Amino acid sequence: MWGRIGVVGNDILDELEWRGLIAQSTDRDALRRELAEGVLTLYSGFDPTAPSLHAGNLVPLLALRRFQQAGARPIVLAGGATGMIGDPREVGERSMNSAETVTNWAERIRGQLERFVEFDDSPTGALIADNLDWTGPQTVLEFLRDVGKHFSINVMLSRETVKRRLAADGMSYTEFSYLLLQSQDYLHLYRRHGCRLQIGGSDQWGNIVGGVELVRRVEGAAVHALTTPLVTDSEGRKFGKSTGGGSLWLDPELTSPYAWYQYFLNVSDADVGRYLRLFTFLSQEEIEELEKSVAERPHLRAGQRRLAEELTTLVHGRRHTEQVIAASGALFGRGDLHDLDASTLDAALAEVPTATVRLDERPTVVDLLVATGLAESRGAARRTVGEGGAYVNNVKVPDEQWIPEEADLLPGRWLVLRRGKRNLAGARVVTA
RNA sequence: GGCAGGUUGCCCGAGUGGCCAAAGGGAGCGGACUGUAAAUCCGUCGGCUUAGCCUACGAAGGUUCGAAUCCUUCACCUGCCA
Repeated sequence: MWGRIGVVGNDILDELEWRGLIAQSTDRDALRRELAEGVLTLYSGFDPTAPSLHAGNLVPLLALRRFQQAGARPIVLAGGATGMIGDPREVGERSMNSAETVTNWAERIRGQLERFVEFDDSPTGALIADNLDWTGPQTVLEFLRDVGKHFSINVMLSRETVKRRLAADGMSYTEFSYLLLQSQDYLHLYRRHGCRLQIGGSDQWGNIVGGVELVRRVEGAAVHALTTPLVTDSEGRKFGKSTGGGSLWLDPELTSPYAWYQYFLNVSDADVGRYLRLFTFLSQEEIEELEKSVAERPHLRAGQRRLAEELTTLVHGRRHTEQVIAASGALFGRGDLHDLDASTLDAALAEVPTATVRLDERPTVVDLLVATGLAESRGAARRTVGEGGAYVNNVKVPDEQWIPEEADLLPGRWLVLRRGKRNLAGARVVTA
């Protein structure tokens, strides 16, 4: 994948364009010229608002990588400071997280950020930073005099988000100040590293332009802004929100590689082409080929398979991907699971949630669903059984009193639990 | 500081003393159809040891046989006035 580093800097904007990765940008021609002139330094920031990045964060993050491959130098920024404040949302004040929480999350996110760009000694070697490093030591007076003075309240009040919030439930001074913090990051990175481009999700446009303005006022330099579109599915829903209500996290503890793979395998036909462009490094020809396949032979779902495979490899690595694909194949077919051997089952079930149960405690299907986490509560488990959505070893179990027997155990003393079409778990049966 | 309005389940939003675990919508979940797709239709959607019990309508008290609904205090939000 790293073989195409030779791409001429000039082409990167066209590349991003056809992939649908450019939502907005400042003077495109000027940016193009600067990219051609030499190694451009750019950055994107990621706030620790959760213990892990999610799939949506991947778009700007991978864009950094695309820039790097095209001969630019990326800076990945963890928002240890901005994460303490919270970017104003469309509606409702954020509840602040404790400093310890933010620090902990920033640490974890930093580890994830490091995996998507290359750190080396070359001119395009990536840098990693945390804005707490320069914001933390700053005094209030310094901040107000050096940064605040350059911002006009009039302009800030006219921002869409601010207007909306003021019209609805109001906004705290804390959140109102967020723009200044992020803007100062850009100024800092410009001064320290000569950073001339900031990218981010399109919801960040206002914040990014704030930084552009600040650099212009203070340093008299014209730096750039470019945003990637917020990914939504064909229904306009926010992307990555359909894994049992939760987000699609990069952290395998929060979203298992299996669940991650399954999510992308299930992307609708209407979205798969767009996602391939946004999330993979496949060439235009390869993607068009896959789109053609989806259009002509949709039941093969070649696009979805490739998308899921690419993304799982990118985030979880080759090995996990192979295991996840094998697990999907072994468990998903409606074939008789008794035919699988113990090692295949062991490997496959390693990819899904598991629990250990004892046969002598006579657990019912309901107990098994709860124990494996397939159901959130006994009530939910009963409902699932009642709705005909509970399966043991690929056989529907319509009775909530059902209890497994010795003969039901698969090789390796496993029971394969399933809720609905695609939520799988393993129960390992032990004897006392 | 004063006055007025507001705070309901994951989200939006009805509900002004019993018929309220709380209308309706959305999201989610399950089923049918199909291709582990979309659309559509059906069902479901606080918890439990489920003919019952527990928790819940910003928080804490109170009135009442009985409160999301009335009263008091507190917190927060919005608007107007100072």
